[in-house]
Amino acid sequence: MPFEILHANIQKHIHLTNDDKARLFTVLKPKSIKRKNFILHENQVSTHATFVLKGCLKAYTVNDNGFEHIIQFAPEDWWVTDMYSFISQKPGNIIIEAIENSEVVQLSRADQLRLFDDIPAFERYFRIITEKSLVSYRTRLMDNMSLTATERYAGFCEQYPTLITKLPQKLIASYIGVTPEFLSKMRARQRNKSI
Amino acid sequence: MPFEILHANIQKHIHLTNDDKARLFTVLKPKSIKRKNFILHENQVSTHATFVLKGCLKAYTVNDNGFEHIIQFAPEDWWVTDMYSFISQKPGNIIIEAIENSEVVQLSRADQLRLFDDIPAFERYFRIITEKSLVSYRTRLMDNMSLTATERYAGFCEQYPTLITKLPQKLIASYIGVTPEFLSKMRARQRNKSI
DNA sequence: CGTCTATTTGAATGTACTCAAAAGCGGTGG
DNA sequence: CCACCGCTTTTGAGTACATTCAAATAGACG
Repeated sequence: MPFEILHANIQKHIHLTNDDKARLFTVLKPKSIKRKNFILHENQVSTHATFVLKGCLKAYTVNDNGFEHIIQFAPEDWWVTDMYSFISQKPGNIIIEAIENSEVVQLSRADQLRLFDDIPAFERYFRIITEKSLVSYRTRLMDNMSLTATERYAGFCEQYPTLITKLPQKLIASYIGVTPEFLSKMRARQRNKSI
Repeated sequence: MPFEILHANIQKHIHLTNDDKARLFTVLKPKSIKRKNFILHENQVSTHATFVLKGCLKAYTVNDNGFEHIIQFAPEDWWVTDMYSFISQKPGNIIIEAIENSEVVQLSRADQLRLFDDIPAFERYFRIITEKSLVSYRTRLMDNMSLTATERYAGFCEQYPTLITKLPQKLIASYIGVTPEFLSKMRARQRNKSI
C-alpha cells in the first residue's frame, strides 16, 4: 500500500470504508520531487494540495528585498498547499520547494470538491485539519507579536525537536522570523550561559 | 427575522432549505452584550462560537507583562471564537469582550457537531469559512514577519476602512502589533510628510 | 580537493519600545 | 450647561532588540 501513511492520517480523524479509500486512491497522483525542485512557483495557481509521504518541503514567500519567509515546513505526514490559491484557484505568491528528495501525493481542488460532494466524511476530514491548522497559524501569529526572538526559538526547539536536528539554521531563522546572523548570536549566548 | 444577517451570510456559501434554516434557528442562542462585558474569559472553555448581528467585539490575549494583543475584531456579520478551545473543549487563553453594546447569536460546539452530522451543508459552510479564516491568519502572519509597522498600518487602513473610523487607536496599535505611542508617532510622521 | 553555501563574529545602525509627562477628549453628574 | 474625572493620544528622551554589512571560518557536496 503506497499511500498507507495518508490513510492512517485520515483514519485518525474519520472512518473510511474500503470503497471510500479506493475512491480516494484513484484520484491521488503520486510524485517524486528532488531537493531544490519546486511543486509550486510564485504567481502560479495552486491546483493541487500535496501530502508528504517521505522527505520534507518548505512553503515560503519572497519579499521585495529578496528575503525568504518560511510559512511552513512539510515533513512526512503533513499536508501543504497555498490555501489562498487553492481555494480561489487564482495565482498566489507562495513557493513550495523540496528541501530533501521527497515522495508526495497530490489531490486537485476539483477532485477534492467532488469527493466532498460524494463522501461527506472527506469534507469532515478536511474541515478538521483546517480547523487545527488555523489554530497553529493563530498561535504562531500571537507568538510573533508577543514573544522575543529567543523565546520563539526556544518554542520552536520544543515543538519540533526532530526538525531542529535536520534543518539548516538558516531555514529555522526564516521560520521564526529573524536573520540567520541573529539566530547564530542567540545560540552563542545560550552556549555561554549554559557553560 | 432576527437572524436574517446570519442566514444571508450562510447563503453566500451554501444553499439552505427552509427546514435546515428552521433547524439552525432552534439551536441558536441570542444574547445581548454590553460594552466592556465578556463572552469569554481566560482559562475558560469556549463552549460556543459567536456570530455578531450588531455591534463589535474583540478577541485578544494578555501576555505576562499585562499587554493585550488583539487577535481579531468581530464587527457585524463576523464569527468569533477561541478556535483552539472550541474544537478541543479545553480551557483557552483568549478573551472575547464587547467594545460596543452588541447583539450576538451563539452556537454550541455540541449543537454544531450535531448539525454537521444531520445536514452536510452546514459542515460545508464552516469548512469554507474556516479555510478563508486560515488564509487571513496566514496573510497576517506573513505581514508581521515581512513588513514594517508603517506598512502594516497602511495595510490595515486599506483593508478595514470602516473600522479605522470607529476604533480607538490603542486597539488598532494592539492589532497591528505596536505600542500605542509608536502608532501615534507613525501618524505624526505621515501628517508631516503629506503637508 | 576545490568550490559553494552555511555559520560565526564584530561593529555600526535602525526600528520600535520604555518611561514619563503633558495635552486632548468624552462622558457623567452636579 | 459646565466642570470634573478618567482614558486616550501626543511628545520627548533614553534604551534595547534585532538588523545590516563585512569578513573570517567552517562545513557540505560534487
